[in-house]
Amino acid sequence: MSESSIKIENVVASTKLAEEFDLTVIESQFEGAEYNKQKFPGLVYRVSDPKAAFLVFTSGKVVCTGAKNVADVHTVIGNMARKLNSIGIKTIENPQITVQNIVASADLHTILNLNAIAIGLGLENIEYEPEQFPGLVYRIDEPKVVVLIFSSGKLVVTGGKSPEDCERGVEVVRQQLDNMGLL
Amino acid sequence: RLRKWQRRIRVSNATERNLAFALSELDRMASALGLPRTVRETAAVVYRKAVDKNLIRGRSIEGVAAAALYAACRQCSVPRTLDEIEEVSRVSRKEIGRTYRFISRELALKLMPTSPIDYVPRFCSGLNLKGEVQSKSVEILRQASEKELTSGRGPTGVAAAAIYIASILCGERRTQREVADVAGVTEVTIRNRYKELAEELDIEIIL
DNA sequence: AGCTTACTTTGAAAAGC
DNA sequence: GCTTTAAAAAGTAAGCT
Repeated sequence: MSESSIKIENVVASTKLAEEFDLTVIESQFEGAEYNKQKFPGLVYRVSDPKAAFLVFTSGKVVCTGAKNVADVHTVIGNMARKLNSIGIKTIENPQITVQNIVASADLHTILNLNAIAIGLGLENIEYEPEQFPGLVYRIDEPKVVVLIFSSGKLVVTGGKSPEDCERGVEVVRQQLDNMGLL
Repeated sequence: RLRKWQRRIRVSNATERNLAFALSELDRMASALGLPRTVRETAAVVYRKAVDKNLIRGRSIEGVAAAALYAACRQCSVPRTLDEIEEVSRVSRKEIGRTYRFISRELALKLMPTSPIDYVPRFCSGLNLKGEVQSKSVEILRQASEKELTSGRGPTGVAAAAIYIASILCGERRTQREVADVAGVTEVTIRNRYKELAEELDIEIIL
């Protein structure tokens, strides 16, 4: 049963660390922080222990992206809060962290015929334009995820809020392809 | 009352004026691409259906017209790439592609992805290659499809590679550069595709 | 002919144009 | 709709040696 493993590639989460932030102050105190209000309203800050990138807004809200798993999201946000405290900025104690999206990859270990899959899943349920992109786009309602299917058998699952959503998405695809005899 | 009638007339005028503009746009683009009358008519039908379903709301007439033409070319099996449509329209490729997806879904066009085979006649005539080479190209593409060498690859690139190989096998050799230019792909793409086709289909190319 | 860099697609949040 | 972030998939493209 180990072949059903998925690899989480990116986790996006949002939270609120304060009622408001003076991004100019943070930009001057945080090494490498980028802030161009006319370009984008958020301050960009990258960290490396667990690798991640932050988008910090004047409203006190924060977006964390690039983490490799959900636990890392909590770790880096906690580190971020301490970093803010260290330069004299107060932060909310137990911030509510919401995972907004998870990107994962998987492998069915079989060469796939995307034209056959397009017909099998129904042309009205998929998008496949090899002139534009090599992957077939399949949107699933339950779990609500989007799966990119490649001729190599590799998959990308995105849109899920939990690792389970991604795993179930892969299983739905595997089972539907298997039922159609396309595996 | 009278006012209501004036309003209807005004709306009617605007609607007719917009339709006339859209049809002239379709004609202009189709002419620039040298498309036959049947394709223009098909595009006009697609455009009218889009109007009847109010799909123009929030979209530009030019964008829907370009998307309708792109769809019509595919329905008629004489595909043009989004890049080719973009060249004769004044809308971006991104906008044309987005609008195409929208009307394709709303009008339930159910179009299969473009087949490399549909590009063969046009590319071959652009290279002055005869029917024999076209037949050979199609034969190669059928085998390629059976051996799963076309999934996920750009239809124009695969078609170009098949034509390149066929031209050599038929003693009417065209260079990678010549084929690349008519197909709108790079020589690198032709090289990658033809190496894969030659190897997997056991075709020996003597240069 | 390679190698490197980069763009295509998918998803979601943030604040503002 | 756009702007910005991150990351994977595979194909195609462009620049440089």
